[in-house]
Amino acid sequence: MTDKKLHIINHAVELFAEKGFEGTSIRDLAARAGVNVAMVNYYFGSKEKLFESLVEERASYSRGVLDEIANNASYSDIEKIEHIIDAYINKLFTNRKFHRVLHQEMMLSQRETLAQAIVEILYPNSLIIKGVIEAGIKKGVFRKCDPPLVIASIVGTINQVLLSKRMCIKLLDKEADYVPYDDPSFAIRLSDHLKQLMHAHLLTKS
Amino acid sequence: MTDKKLHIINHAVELFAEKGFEGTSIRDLAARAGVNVAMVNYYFGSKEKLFESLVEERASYSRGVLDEIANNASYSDIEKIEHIIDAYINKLFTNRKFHRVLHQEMMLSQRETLAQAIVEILYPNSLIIKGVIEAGIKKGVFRKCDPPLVIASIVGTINQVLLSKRMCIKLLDKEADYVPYDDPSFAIRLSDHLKQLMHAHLLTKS
DNA sequence: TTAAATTAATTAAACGCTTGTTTAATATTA
DNA sequence: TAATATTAAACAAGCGTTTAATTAATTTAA
Repeated sequence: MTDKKLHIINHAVELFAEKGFEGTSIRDLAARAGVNVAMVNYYFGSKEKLFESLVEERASYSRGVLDEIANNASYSDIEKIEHIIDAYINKLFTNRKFHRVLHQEMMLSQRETLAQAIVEILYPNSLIIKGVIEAGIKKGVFRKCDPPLVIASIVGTINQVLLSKRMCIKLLDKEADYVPYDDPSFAIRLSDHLKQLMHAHLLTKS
Repeated sequence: MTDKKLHIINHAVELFAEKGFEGTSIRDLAARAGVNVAMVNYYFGSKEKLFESLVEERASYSRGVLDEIANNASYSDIEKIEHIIDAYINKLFTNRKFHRVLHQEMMLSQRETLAQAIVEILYPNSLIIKGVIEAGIKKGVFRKCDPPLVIASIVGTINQVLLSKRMCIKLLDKEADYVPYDDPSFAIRLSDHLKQLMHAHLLTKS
């Protein structure tokens, strides 16, 4: 991927996150990126292919970290969950604009194949968490719970505060100019909450 | 609100949920609703005002039920939480297309005043839940937790399985033609999960 | 090393099409 | 008869995309 293509993609992520795919015009994007309107089609072929390139280029942001945690034998099962929570929060906060774009697209029923591709990007993360939970249940360390819905709770909680800044601020009772995603203490607060939630829900009383 | 306006709004909700606001053209909508393209502007003035009318008309779907539960003296605090979970699942499942439209709009940074209005629609629900949780903490019935994030977990879990059918199916490991929202047993499963989650998280060990 | 030849990058302008909206004529209802 | 509802057609503006001309960069050859 050339520098120029990356430059366009980086601005595209921002605009798509703000206005959505249909809501962003190529002229908007070209202006924001400081390039001629024709450059998008010159480099990517079409607006839709630009979007696909964007997803492809950024998709790799997810690999590796969760896997390492899940396979680290020195961690107990609950420690794995805790580290996964931290890694996931960190990952989503860092890539929150791209994450927003993925969710917008996943919610819609247009461009079916692309929506399917996005699910395939996000699903492996769920699968890793699922594996850890099921292993814990099997050993009797975790209570008998509903692994897919436990994942929904972890991911859903993060998404709930990540996807709508406005709602997040209102919920936390903060002033309008507060940016929760720039505040490290908020990430810690979220992490603490999720860890306590999972401790209480997963661990068998002993 | 006349029958004709409601007829148009009902079809608009469906299309907006599928394709988003920008992705839906008035010609699409007119065709789906079986009316002339000019009727939308005749009745609503503009596409954007149609959207506002839609939000206004459907916004009332949320009032009342949660309030009644929160104020019902015959319920214990944890019972209130349980009933709120059921009421909320029922409400969101029943109005899931409208709920999807709200979330799409809330994620974007266009039409700021409308996005703000949507937050004001959804926030009262959170406020009611918050009140119940804080009351429970004060009495010592509930553990000291983080009420705003507890709400994020409840609402976020439901949204996670509600807003992307594709992801939900993948997570549950179901076949592609499965429609979780038409399956009463799934609503029960989700309810059970959330109740167990909140039991474990909120209740003090005694 | 320099000049020509070739390829790549960039531009402003235009293309055809779709968009939301309006108009002016017609049909329906009160 | 007067107000309301409905229609097909047209409107200007914006859309994604293409074109053809120009500039910049790179390669080739002497």
